[in-house]
Formats: sequence, structure tokens, C-alpha cells
Amino acid sequence: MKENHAITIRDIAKKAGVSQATISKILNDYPDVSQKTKERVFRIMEEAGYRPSHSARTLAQKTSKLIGVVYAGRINADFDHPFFIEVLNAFKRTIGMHGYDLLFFSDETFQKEENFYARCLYYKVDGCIIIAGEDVQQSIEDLTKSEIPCIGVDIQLDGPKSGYVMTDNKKISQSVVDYFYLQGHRDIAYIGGANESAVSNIRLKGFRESIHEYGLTLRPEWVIEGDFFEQSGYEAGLSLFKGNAQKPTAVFSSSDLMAFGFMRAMQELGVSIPGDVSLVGCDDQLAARYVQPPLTTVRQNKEKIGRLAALMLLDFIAGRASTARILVEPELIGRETTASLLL
Amino acid sequence: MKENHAITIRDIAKKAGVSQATISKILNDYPDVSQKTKERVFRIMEEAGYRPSHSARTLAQKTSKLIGVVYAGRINADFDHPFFIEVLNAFKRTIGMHGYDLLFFSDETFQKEENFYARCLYYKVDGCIIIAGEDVQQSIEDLTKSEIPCIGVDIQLDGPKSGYVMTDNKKISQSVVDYFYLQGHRDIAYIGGANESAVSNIRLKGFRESIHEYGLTLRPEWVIEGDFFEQSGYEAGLSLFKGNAQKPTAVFSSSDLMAFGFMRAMQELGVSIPGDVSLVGCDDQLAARYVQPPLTTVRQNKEKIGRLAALMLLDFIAGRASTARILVEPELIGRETTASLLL
DNA sequence: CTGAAAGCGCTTACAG
DNA sequence: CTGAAAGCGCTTACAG
Repeated sequence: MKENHAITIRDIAKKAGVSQATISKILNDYPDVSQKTKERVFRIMEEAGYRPSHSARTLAQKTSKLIGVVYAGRINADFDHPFFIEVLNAFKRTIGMHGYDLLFFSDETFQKEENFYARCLYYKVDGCIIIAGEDVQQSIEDLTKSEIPCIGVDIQLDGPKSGYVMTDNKKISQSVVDYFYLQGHRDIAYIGGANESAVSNIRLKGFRESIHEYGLTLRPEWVIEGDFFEQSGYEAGLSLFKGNAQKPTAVFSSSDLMAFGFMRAMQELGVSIPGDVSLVGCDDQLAARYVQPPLTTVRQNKEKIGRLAALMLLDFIAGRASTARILVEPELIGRETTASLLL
Repeated sequence: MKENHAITIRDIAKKAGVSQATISKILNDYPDVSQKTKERVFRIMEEAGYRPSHSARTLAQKTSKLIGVVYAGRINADFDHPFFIEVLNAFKRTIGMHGYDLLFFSDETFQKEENFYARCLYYKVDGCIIIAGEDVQQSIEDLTKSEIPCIGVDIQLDGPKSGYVMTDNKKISQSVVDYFYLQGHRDIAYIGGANESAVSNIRLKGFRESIHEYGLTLRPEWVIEGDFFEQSGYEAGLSLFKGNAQKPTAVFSSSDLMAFGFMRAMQELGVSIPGDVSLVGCDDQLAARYVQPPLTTVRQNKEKIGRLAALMLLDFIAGRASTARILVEPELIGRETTASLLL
């Protein structure tokens, strides 16, 4: 019972009077070990307080049962992005059921030139989940092009063993335009997210297309570029409603935060929501339920995205699939910032 | 350049015409290697695309440069608890600057009887951060009592190499009672969190003590037990304001979510906030700024808690300290759900 | 400043 | 059903 030397498979083998190989087989659920030996060995391991070693196992097996979590891109790049969190949460649960743990790579910025691919090799991760922020850096390129299975969330990966899952962002805009149209709105403005964001650009494109499909015209000054945060929505509101120019009757803000800012601007200007202008946000953050009036918004199915990401990655790892591109349906949540013009 | 066999230290040694030991020393920044050799070796590693192996290194060194993240307890036990996220975020940044990566243990529930301590030994983590939820399970006991350095957040750990950092929860209640008192409130009610939560109990105790210190009386029916979530705040509001019993002029809700629920109840009952009753929440969630009226609440310094946790854990690991108990000051954020009775 | 050798704790063919 | 032996890729005294 000397404590300075970890108890190894060797010690157990000796005590049980069998070979190391047998112990290893028992540990790895090989079928060809007699039940009797198995039970004896388990008892001995228990008594001795045996603990296997991940590093020894990984070194020998060349697989770590670890999934790397990579957050690509700038800003929001932290854990506190609510979308990121919820997706990852569902991902973790699913992947955990299959015996994998999650390895978070600390921000590269603090490391000397190391790239993600190198770190994946270093840890021998079995796969990676890559979640996109804005302005995705070049350094993840190596990773996605490699033989390491990768699943992207909100980022279109296409390497030999990678795929992605994201909300159908085009449909987000379409559903909002549909919704507004059915309420009688014809003058619809758009407040966009940061244009380094791929997702943001898809939404804008979808918006333009929908407007066209309905044969509506889109004034250039009704497409405003924000940055997803509150202040930019406030400023967008001012620029849309302050002057004497024609005003839209409906506004789609591609984030809830910007919608909150827009509401603040309207309040200052004495413009009533939804009396004078209807507003739809995007994200369905908790606060969307509590603003006054409660915000109509579009919700992404984060739980589903996370679960799908996990399942797809597991398929890549198992070789059951080598690629997949999945779009998940968004859902419009009607609340009280929108009103029909048709009554 | 055969791709099926990883390039090892051996290959590099051979190409450079030196021993493996020398390569290892270079990799580990030993001082006693000639600059010339160093440069040559680095060039060769670069050309060959050499990648070190974490498992081999960990096996030999018995230290992994990994920090385990353990979420103890039930519910909220997920990533989406906003407090958890922000603390962890600051923690990760700090720890990352010191070359550590984070290992998240997938929920035990899905594993067969494995406890956290076993997993820490398995991965040979250098330390752990343990974040408390409610109803902390026995299984982390082994871990905190062990020789593995542990830092607790919102949970009082005391093992040979552990400590904790949390907000001074007693002071949260004190500061709220002070604030109410100075505004002229004498009839103050309290909506508590789940009573399996240690933090929640400290807050309640602090509340009772403060009330006593001011010589005020606390009616038993003015202390209501909630569960931190919205609905329980709503119900607390109803039970406080529906009957004919005497009503408090001020309410401290120990979570923002419950405060939102309370506001909903008041709205239904036609009770004005802050006209008829003042309200203070706790957490300063994003939504607190957007409810109508904006919620006065108490903010924890999550950034500081996370940074301190990281620094303390690093000290434990380095042997510069073996224990520490730190309480961080809360901050009351005055907004518009509170009004003075003295004017 | 450099190297030979043993060892870290497992797994994997292979033989029996 | 079981075992002997080599190997995974590094580090660590120790000797020179």
C-alpha cells in the first residue's frame, strides 16, 4: 500500500496471478476472459484502489476519447454568448453518453503561435466541435482540412471529415418577411449584424430575396448595418426614424439586443411599438420576454443543433459518415411588438 | 515523410544527429543546451512537422497541465447558468495564460459509478475548479479531501489543498436591508432560493440578522421559500399581496428571475412598483435592465471571482499556498423598482 | 554541453 | 481462455 507509486495494471496482475494482458482485456471488455477470472480481478482492483491512466492508454491506443472544443473567431468568443452555451450544453450531454469528455482550448492569443490543429494532435482528440464567432481566423483552416473529424456550428466546414449544422438562416429572414407581409406591412427595414459574420450575411441575403419575391421595393437606407449589440440597434432606430424621410412600418432586427436598442430609440422619439412600427428580433434571449412590450422574435433550436452536432460527429469518428450538412428550422415566436395593419 | 507513423522525438534526434535527451531538453527549455544545437533542432522540427504528444509527456512527467472543471450538484448544473458561465470565462482566460487547458467532465449520471476523484486521477489533472449548484452530491467529497488542488466557487471546500472564493452572500442581504432602511422601509419581505442551496441559506441568515440589527420585526409569512425560478417568484408575490394580511413595503428577491415573476404578480394584482412596493432582485441578469421598470438588483463580481479562483488554484498547484478563503464584495445596482418613503 | 538507458502504464499482435 | 514481449513517445537521473 505504498502511496507514492501509483497502483498499476502490473500490480493487479501480480496479485491476481495472471498476466498484464489479461487485466487489459478485462478493462477493455474483451469477450474472451473467463467470468471467474474477471470477477476475481475486479475484486482485487477494488481492494487495491486501482485507477487506470488516461495517458498510458492514449499513448498505446492512439485515441483519447476526448473532443476538442474550438471557438473560432473574434468577440463573443467567450462562453457567455447564449447561443454558444446552449448548443454546447446539448452537445456535451449527448457526447457524454458515449463516453467522451470535452477539452476546451484556452484562447490561442496567449499561446505562442500554436494553432488549433497542432493542439488537436498534441492531445490526440478524436474529434472537434468548432463554433463560429465573427471574423473566423485562418488558423482553423488546417484543422478542418485535416483528417480529424470536425463538426461546425454556424460555420460551413468542408474538409474530408467534416460537416456542419446550423439554423436555416435564410429561412429566418423569409419567415419574418412572410409574417410582416401577412400583417399588411409593405415597408420593411432591416438591421443587420456584423458583416464579418457569415450567418449575418446569409440573413441579409435571405431578406433581400424575400422582399423581391413579394415584389416589394427595398430602400437602400432601410438596410442598416449593426454589430449585434444594443447600442447599434439604438443608433439604427435613430437613423431610421429621426429625419423626415419615409419611415418603415416594420423592422426586422437580426438580434434581440439590437431590437432592445431600437425600442429604446423609439421610446425617446415617442414612436409607439407596435402602434407606429412593428418589430421582430432574433435569438429569443431571456430578456425578450421581459421587455415592454414583449418582443416578437425568432428562436433557433439550440438543443437540436447541439444534439445533431454530437451525433454527426460521432458518426464521423466511427466512420459511418464522412460529411453532412444540416439546416435546422427556425421558429418565429409571436409576442407583442408586432401588429397587423389590416384590421 | 510517411504519414502513418507520427514523427517522434527519435526521428528528430536522428536527423539532427543528437540524442533524444537533448531534444527533450530543448522542448522543455532546459538551459544547458548550446544555442547552435537549439536552432538547428528547431529548424528540423519545423521541416519535419514534428508534433509533441501530450500523453507521452503526461505519462513520463505525471502532470498533465490540465484543469478539471466540475459542476457539483443538481439543476442549473448546466452551462447555461449565467453566473457559472461568466465566472468560468474569467477563470479560463487567466488559467490559459499559464498554459493550462480545461477539461470538462461530462455528467456523471451517464457514467457507471465513476466519481470525480477517479476521473481526476485518470486524467492526472493538476487541479480542479468545483462550481456549486444545489444539493451538492457526496461524490465530490473524495475529490476535495484528496491531495489534488481544488478551488471551490460558491462552495466551501476544506481539504488539505483546497479553498474557495465566493461573493460575501451575507453582505448581499445586509446591503439590501441597509438600502431599504435608508429609504424608510420598515416592512421588508424576503423571497429565498432553493433551501438545498448553501448560498441561499447564507443569504437568508444574513437577511434575518440585518433585520434584527435594525430592531425590525420579521413576520414569518414574509419569508417565502422559492426555487430561484420565475414561477416561484410569481407565487410568492401572490401569497404576499393577495389576502387581507398586512403587506410589506419592500421585497428582496434573492434572484432576478423570481423578481420578474413577482413583478408579473403585482401587475395582475394592480400593485404598483415602486409606488406600492419596492423590489430588489439579485444577479443582475441582462433582462434586469430591460424589464419595466428596470430592476434594482445586486451584482456579483463574476470576473473577479473567476480570476481569483484561477490565481488561487495556481498557487495551490505551485505549492505557494495550500488554502484560502476569499469573500468578494457584492454591489447593489440602483434602478427603478425602488423608491424612498421619506419624501 | 551531450548521451545511453531505464521507465512512465498501458495495449496489441502473436503464440499457445 | 491466457501470457511473453515489444511498443506507444516522451522524461529523468546519471555518467561523462
